[in-house]
Amino acid sequence: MRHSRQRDLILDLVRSRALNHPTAQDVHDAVRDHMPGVSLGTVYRNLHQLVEQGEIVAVQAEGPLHYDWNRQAHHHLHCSRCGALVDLPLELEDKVREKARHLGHSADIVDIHVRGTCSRCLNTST
Amino acid sequence: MRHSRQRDLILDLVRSRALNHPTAQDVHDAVRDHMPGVSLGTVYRNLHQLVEQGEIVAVQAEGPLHYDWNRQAHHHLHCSRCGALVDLPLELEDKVREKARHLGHSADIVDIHVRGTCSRCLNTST
DNA sequence: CTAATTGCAAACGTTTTGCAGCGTT
DNA sequence: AACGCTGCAAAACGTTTGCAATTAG
Repeated sequence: MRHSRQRDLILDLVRSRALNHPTAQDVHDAVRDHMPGVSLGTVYRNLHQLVEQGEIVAVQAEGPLHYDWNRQAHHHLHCSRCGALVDLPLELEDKVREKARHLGHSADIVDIHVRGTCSRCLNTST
Repeated sequence: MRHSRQRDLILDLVRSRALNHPTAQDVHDAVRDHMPGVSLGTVYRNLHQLVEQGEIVAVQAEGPLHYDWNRQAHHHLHCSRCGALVDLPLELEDKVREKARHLGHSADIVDIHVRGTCSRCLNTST
């Protein structure tokens, strides 16, 4: 894998605090602020590549994929009120893996997805 | 909600043992064996409706949505070898909900998704 | 009768891909 | 020089939708 200004920028942006679990579209928008010519195709290509290299992680919710700089974070709360994706440090992977093994399966990736309301929304509404 | 031959058939098929976590496409193929004229759009419309009525459940994996007659089953193992979706009775929802509450969130739906190898594949390979 | 449901086909949102040329090594 | 990467545009994919005709209550 060679270097490219585009990919470096994309990785920086996904890793930045500014973007919270961005979609490819979000990344594209942010990228264009710094390098106007970058195409959406390039963003998709590079996000995919960075996931393959293990530099970032793809997170599935309803709708488009989201990307996460945190390679450990596989658990998320998807807020029904504001739509945000919030990291969820659950530490239940071992329990899931163990139960899966008991059922005769072998577990590689454990991914817990919660639909609900995030703390921010719960607080601002009351 | 009125009755229609098409919807009744679709519900029967999703509930049948013959189809295992079928996608809309799978359901369409099966439907056409009994009623050749049914359109894919009708299958999508009815699956969506049946989910809204709580008759069946939609399951997200990579790729297209899958449908499950089992309204409780929110946990699945997605086999990397054969691609099958296998129900996973984990009974960890309460633990997840509790942890989410500790973090200040409120959890509605808990959905655990495991990537791995199913027991069937583990046994047939050895 | 009326309103839900259908088949069809077109459109949608997201993602992938083929290609000729450009950039990095 | 070699080959990976780019922008562009077209296509793939899963899904939804508008419409006029049909069907169930």
